[in-house]
Amino acid sequence: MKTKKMAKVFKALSNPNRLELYLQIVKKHETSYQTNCGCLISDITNSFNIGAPTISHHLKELTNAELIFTERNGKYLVARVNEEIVNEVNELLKLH
Amino acid sequence: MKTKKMAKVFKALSNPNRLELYLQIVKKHETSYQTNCGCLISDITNSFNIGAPTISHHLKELTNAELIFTERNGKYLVARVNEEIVNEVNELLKLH
DNA sequence: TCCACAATTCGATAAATATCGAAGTGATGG
DNA sequence: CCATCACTTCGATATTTATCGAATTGTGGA
Repeated sequence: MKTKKMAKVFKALSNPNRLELYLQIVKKHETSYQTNCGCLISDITNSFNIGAPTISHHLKELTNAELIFTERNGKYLVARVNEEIVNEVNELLKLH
Repeated sequence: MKTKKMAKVFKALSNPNRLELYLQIVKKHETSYQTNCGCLISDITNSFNIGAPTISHHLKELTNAELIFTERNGKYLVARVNEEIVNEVNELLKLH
């Protein structure tokens, strides 16, 4: 049961562009920790050389794997990391 | 550069059967830590309801992602976890 | 009200992948 | 040697997926 969910998380991170996207979201998430303002997707989109539809698709995959939450803020989209599931992944991969 | 390598690792873990296979190898790896005897694949194969060719394919993927090493021991195949790369993955996913 | 911008949806396509059965390889034990 | 066992290779297939361009939706500003 859990394995399937975790496999989905790994699949979400298995595409280089999507992984990079996720890492950017984490980075912004961390730098904006104080303000809790999350991460503007449009900022990120411009730094990737893939089209907006593809970004949108990748975000949906990350959301679907519950790695991130997204929220609309007027014109913009804001992404936040789901820390809980990331911790679960770390737990699964930890070697004892 | 590194992102690509890590994406490959995640891809290796993105299939439920393959993830389960990896986790079994880790488990055996840990229980046999003292003897350093690694993990016999044939033991695992029997507990999966997928064919041997598929197992073989999955092992190649795990090896290709450098998550495991395999080694022939006479008739049998032995698998070991590559702790180094697993630690790298954990480092990448760690939230600060 | 209309325009520009952010993002999504849609439809298409080329590439990758999981899985299978059949056949092949290579070691072990009789 | 020969049969068996563990595993691999091959060829095929159905499914998934990354990506694109075009069209669409929705928001805020002029």
